[in-house]
Amino acid sequence: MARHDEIRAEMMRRINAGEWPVNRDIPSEVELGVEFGVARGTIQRALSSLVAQGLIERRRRAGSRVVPRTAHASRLSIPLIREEIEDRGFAYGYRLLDRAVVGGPVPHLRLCCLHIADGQPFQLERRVISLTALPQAEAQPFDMSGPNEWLVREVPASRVTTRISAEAADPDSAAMLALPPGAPLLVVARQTFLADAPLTRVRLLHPAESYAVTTESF
Amino acid sequence: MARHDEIRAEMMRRINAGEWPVNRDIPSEVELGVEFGVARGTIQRALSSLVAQGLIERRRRAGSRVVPRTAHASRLSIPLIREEIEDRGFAYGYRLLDRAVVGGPVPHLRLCCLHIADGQPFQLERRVISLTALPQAEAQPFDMSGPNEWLVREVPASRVTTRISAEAADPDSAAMLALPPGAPLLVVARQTFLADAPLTRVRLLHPAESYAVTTESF
DNA sequence: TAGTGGTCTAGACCACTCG
DNA sequence: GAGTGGTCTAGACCACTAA
Repeated sequence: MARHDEIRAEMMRRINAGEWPVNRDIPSEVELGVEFGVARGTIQRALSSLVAQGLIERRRRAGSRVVPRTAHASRLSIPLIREEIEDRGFAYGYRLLDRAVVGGPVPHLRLCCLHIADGQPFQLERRVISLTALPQAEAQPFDMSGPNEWLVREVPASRVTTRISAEAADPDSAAMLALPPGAPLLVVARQTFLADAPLTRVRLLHPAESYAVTTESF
Repeated sequence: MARHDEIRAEMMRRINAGEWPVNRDIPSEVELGVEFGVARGTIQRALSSLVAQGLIERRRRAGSRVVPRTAHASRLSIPLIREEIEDRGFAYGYRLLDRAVVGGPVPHLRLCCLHIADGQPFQLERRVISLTALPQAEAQPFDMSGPNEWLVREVPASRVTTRISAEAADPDSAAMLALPPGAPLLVVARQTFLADAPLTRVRLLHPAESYAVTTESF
């Protein structure tokens, strides 16, 4: 364990124990350096990671303060569906249900795919790929494997937005997922951009009982 | 903009543009330091933040590699419900529906609260608070404001796990949320620990159409 | 204006692991 | 054994802002 990690741990202990109360100034970098017997850079590193965790705020000249614990931020990771299924020990299956090129002013490729775990529908993927940004997508059949794997391999992305919500299954989607209409779905909607140009937009629909997004902090 | 930020931006550009292909070694810190005309520490700092973003992996002696874009990690933040509602321009309301102390080997406080936006049920909060870890919770009525605000003010946490899922509303919850039974709900389940001791566990139930969790990366 | 944090440097030592 | 990343230091300069 690095020294700055030990120092950060001790700082977190002080915050949690109330020795560094909320909204009160904590000692300056120089003072902390003397106390812990390390260079200022090491203190800076420990404090920076506390800032990244959202535990403290720092302003030049004004000093550092413990932030009230309003929101809590944590890391969210959504893996590839094939790995997700195989990690659970299920056999992965894939079917392309629909593929259409839509012309007009903003031509795009519309796909509807089903990802299957041990024969059970696991995820319905409704995707739109911009043919302006990714004309090479039109040449891909996507009949044997999902567009996600191709996109990951082929296309870099600079920005991704994700929205997680619940919905009642519309009759169409319900049929594809072998669920009764109105069944609850967990929906992950994602948009991907490269330098502000939209690349692809996808809605991933999961039967409620089979999927959840988890995250852990600190 | 700091030099290490510029360098990190340039590195991200190279990764996205494919100039640093996936699974190939990228130049060493020393080489990059020469190229960018900065000290090794500055390169180290830029590369470290790429590691934190999950874009590259580094191993001593083995060098640094661009990680295949399988999963994508981003920051998830779940705000306080009162702010969530007021940010949308709604009037916030609160009602305590149930409060019970449960004895036994692991005594705890069980709460059921309703958070209201403009008169409409917005979130049903089902919470359990450990009276072993937080005996002072028993003295709190929680009749005027939710336990979340008290916990945030009073109690530090060291670890938080979150699980987001969809569910069909059970008859009990449906009634409290003024929904038909079986209606789709977005459920955020959170557990909070202090040094591995469980503090509180909560299930936040939202009508599907009124709530979603969003996140943005990079 | 003085004190604080933000950054960068040049150098050093260590831990790891590949050949 | 040698080359890589991980860490720490002592010092420096700058940007910001409260007094």
